[in-house]
Amino acid sequence: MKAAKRKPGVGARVERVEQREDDEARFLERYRPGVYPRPSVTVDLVVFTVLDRLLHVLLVRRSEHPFKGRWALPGGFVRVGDDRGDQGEDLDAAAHRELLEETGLSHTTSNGIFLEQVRTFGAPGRDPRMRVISVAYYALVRPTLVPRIRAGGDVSHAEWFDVAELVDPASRRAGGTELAFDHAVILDAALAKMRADLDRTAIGFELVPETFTIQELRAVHEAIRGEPLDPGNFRKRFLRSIEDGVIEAARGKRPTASKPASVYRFVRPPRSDG
Amino acid sequence: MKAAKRKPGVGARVERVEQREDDEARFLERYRPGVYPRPSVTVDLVVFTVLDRLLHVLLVRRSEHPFKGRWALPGGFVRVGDDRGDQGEDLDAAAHRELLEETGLSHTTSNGIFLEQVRTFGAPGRDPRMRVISVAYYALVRPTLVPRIRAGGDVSHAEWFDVAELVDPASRRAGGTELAFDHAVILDAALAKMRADLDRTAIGFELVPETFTIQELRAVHEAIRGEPLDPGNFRKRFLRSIEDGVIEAARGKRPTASKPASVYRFVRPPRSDG
DNA sequence: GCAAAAGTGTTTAATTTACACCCATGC
DNA sequence: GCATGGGTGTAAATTAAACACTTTTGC
Repeated sequence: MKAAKRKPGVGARVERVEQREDDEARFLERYRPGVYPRPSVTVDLVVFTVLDRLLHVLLVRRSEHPFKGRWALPGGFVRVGDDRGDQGEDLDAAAHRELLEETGLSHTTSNGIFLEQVRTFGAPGRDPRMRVISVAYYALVRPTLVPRIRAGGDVSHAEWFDVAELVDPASRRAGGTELAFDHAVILDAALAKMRADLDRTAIGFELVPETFTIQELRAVHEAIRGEPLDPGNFRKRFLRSIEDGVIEAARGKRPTASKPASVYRFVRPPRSDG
Repeated sequence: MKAAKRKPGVGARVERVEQREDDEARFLERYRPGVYPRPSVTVDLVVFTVLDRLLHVLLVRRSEHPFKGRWALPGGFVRVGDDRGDQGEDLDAAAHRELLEETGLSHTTSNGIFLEQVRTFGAPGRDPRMRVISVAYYALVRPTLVPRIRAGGDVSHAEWFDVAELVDPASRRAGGTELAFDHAVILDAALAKMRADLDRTAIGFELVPETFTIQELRAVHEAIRGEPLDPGNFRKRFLRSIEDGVIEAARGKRPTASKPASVYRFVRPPRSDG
């Protein structure tokens, strides 16, 4: 902070601000948090990927009560700290950490994974043990990383599930995959938000390798929307985004069952932080 | 629950489920929550209305440290209960309650007010006293209710602010309305979400009287988007939604400076609960 | 050569945008 | 009468949808 030369008006203003800050510092010094009950806060992750041209979600089998044996979304408690001094970790950081812990991915790898907040769920009784408020995120994991995912920590098993099957109420019951807690609701909300984000933002590129062909990108869009798209029209819409500087042609060709396809690269936006 | 006739397969299944539920009941009986630190959780409200054809937001002046004297979003703690037995109130309910407490509106009135969750903010240090995680909502208040709003509770004053001025960084500093905490960020997020919702959902009708003219509805859209709209085109887009059953013609005419205008009514959707 | 998918082009419909103009009313 | 805003119509521009066709490769 610059020490302002004391012009009369400005000086008065500065003194007032210093006064206020002094007051506040004294207040905080003496402040002791009350003993009102507080909720536990968790992050729950809806981790998506595309396998076999179908949208999949990562679930973990619960090894403990409640809902022991049921499939659930990975997640865990937000680190909070002790109020004074360190206040703990940010929500986004908690989501990243949980992703890392539950998938076994390395820190640098999991930090490159796209994460977006969905909504916060806090109905009383959603966890029978105690009041738990859960901030839901969805994550997009490139299929190339999937083989490196192993369930870690306190979950006995993690598995990818076809989202279409999981969301269909009939096969949900038949397959015995009724999710724990209110996780079916959270999954629905995450799916809706992700689909809405698909044609507003650039999230499609998060599910495709570093360089990709148009048809690979189209396969991702088809998996997310759950319906086929016209190859020609998709290509045109896509090529427009070259002019917008969103993507650029990359070197090389990708061999296919027929004619080799051109590959492209997503141009990461210059990190404006928002 | 129906007592199933005991076919062999089903019987085995039922026994297994009963076993699981017994286990879980015993587990919950014995369960004691750990002593890990928990955050405080609040709801913050971004209450919008349209006054003088301009979008306004309700702010309260803080009467206590921290940020004493600064303007802030109304809000308060979520009631949590004691874990066992009553777990407290839902997040939406907390938002409604705070709206009621901070505006002095009646219970029935404030229950008719549109509320939508924006996002949850939980960066460490956003409240210097302790770790506070805040679930942000935006609310839409019909201008007809505005005169009945009085600041209640522990705030010394509440006031409507022109959003355009408030968001503009220059006039924000000049006017001395730098908001407390991270409330400027929350306001921005709420504004963005509300604008996005405007042409996806029917929120426009929430800021207009029970019956309204097309131009009144257009004024609301113009206030939210911050730019004028073509009257003819807006009318056509609007009239299409009559065929969709979203609105219907109401009785009577509204006198204007010139030709009296037809009035319409928003047909509330049949409450599908979501 | 043939299948298969890449890549291009064309036609039509639907939607958006801009703007001209008539009409009923208060003053 | 005439200013004002309600209400209607039309033409151009843009975007979306449907689909035919040509090209290049592997086998």
